[in-house]
Amino acid sequence: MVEEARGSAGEPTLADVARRAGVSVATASRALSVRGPASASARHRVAEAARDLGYAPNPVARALATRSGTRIAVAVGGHTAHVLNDPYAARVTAATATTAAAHGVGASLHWLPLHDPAELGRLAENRDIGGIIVVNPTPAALAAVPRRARARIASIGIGTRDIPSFDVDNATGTRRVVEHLLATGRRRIAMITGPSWLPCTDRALTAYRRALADAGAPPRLAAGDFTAATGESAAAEIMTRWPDTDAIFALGDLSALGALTALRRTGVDVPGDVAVAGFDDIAYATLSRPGLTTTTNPVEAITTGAATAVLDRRPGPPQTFYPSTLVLRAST
Amino acid sequence: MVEEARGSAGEPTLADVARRAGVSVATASRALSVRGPASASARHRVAEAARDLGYAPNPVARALATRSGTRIAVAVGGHTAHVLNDPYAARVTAATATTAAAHGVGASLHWLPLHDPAELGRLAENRDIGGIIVVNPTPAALAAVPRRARARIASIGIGTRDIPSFDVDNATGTRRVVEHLLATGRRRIAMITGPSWLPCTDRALTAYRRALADAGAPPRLAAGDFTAATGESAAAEIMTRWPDTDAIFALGDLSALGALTALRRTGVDVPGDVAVAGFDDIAYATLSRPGLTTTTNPVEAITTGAATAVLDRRPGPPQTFYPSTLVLRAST
DNA sequence: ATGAAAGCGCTAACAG
DNA sequence: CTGTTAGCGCTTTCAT
Repeated sequence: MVEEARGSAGEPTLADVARRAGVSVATASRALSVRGPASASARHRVAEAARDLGYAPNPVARALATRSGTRIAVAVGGHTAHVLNDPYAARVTAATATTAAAHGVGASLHWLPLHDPAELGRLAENRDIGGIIVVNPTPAALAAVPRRARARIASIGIGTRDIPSFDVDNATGTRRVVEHLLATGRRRIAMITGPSWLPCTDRALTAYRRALADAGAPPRLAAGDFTAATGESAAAEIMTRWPDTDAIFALGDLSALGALTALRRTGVDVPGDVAVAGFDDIAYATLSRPGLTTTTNPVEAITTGAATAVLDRRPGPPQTFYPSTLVLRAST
Repeated sequence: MVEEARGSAGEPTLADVARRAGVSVATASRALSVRGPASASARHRVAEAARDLGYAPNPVARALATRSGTRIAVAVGGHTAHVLNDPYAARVTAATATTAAAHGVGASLHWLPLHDPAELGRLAENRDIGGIIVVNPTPAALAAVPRRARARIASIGIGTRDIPSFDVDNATGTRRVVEHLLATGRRRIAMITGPSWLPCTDRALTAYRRALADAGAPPRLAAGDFTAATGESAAAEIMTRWPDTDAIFALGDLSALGALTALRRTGVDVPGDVAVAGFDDIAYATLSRPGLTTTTNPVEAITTGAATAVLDRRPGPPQTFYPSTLVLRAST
């Protein structure tokens, strides 16, 4: 049974804890925050009093006193504000909001216009923002962040020396997909890329080029932007330009599904004539006909890592890559 | 060019504005918040000073002073914590986080265990939570919220007298789908329902029953839970139990897509033998073969409405229904 | 190691 | 209508 410490209603405050422990609020504060100096006995009594009272620190008061901000901003790069409705951005936001909840803070979602790199810097200056998770940033946007604000940012995408990056290991993921295609006898393997402005897709592109070079096959590239629509047109373009193509790898499942649509329309059999593989393993990859071979993108784990790093302010490695797992289905 | 008001760095505070306008901070506060009493001239000078200084109120300080909380919690009902990774919950969270950003606050995401209805009440008591958007609540959960906390809650799903509800008009949506099926000659129309514990699906169920009764046709029901897997098994069950079924309407596109899979596997032609329709108009509805006839669910608009109501504390109607639009594709 | 006191920036009584 | 005075709950110098 939780005892009431104050005459009136309301949650117990640090003052209640201090009173019950027989110390000052200052000591109670220091004892509770592991950092400050405090005697073992004080620590013990304060901890006990806090437990008895069911005390939970007020994040708002703490944020005001430390100017640490009370929310973590998710900033998503893109050409239009439409990125705010993007399923990928939604997954990142939900995972951030879950991690944030455990820290007593919230998450807010912002569009980072590609044409205005300074916007990220402005967000970083905001007093009530405690940290930022930037999704799909450009080098220009990262460069616009003032030095002193960089400690509070983590990137899902490319990073810098002082802005840590958390991302799927799309190089290895891509390599495994291409190797799987090669192992199943494909040799004329085309790739539908991601948006050209998105630097973190370069790693996948390089991996594709290298894997093909190792096998002595020339690259066949068509530009995509992760959407089904461009996947469709890119696949059509590929089959026109290189009619003997026997496999298409799309960076992004939606584009791969678009490619599937284009191939079906022109009477190309999948996987008989052409194998198709994607990237991300979205829910629909298992529902399409044929089921889509793809490689996973652990977005929730990546986001949790980035959010935790920002919230705990703990310095970590400049780059953290999360493994991507190949998922074989009927399309290859 | 923005002038610096303080000697040191840092954003301008209300004190800076007051000083520049030649009034006290109290007056400045009242002038800025439209509510309090203030003379027109004071209002004007304060507004001007604020503009000159580029002043933006500090939401954290305001939240501390008014105990209004600094984040809005999205609480999603479900059997397991897995709901935190649900695409629907993610959309709601992202839309909430977008609306919250405009108010200088954040959003946090929480699981509301079905077996512990009191959890919603606990969330509502939380000091640093300014408002709650509860998704898919049960009557028991809503009943567990203390009276005084109800003004800060909006529901996406069922509501109560004092907890406003924002939801898609699934009754009209369902009726339109069934009427469309009837109009295209279907008479033996089955329905795959949502989870039985989810009360807001009752409206759709009733609409289905009524539309069928009006046409003199008996209902054919199979239980689903919005997933593709149960859609698949429910469709199989339907075709076994009522082999002459000529249409299946699933409450939820994923279930409809699952039904599509089940029918294809057993050699049933869609839409030749059986028409299939869903609900929600998710992205995959346009990607499947055949494309899925469905009716829209404007989740972002609904969420924005709910979030705005909570953040502005403005009393509104107990129920707000958002229209659902029929989208015809090849599956019917 | 500890306590007293001064804020963090804003709002809300309470007089005038 | 306006200024003065207290807080909101916590952190953080600065003495002791």
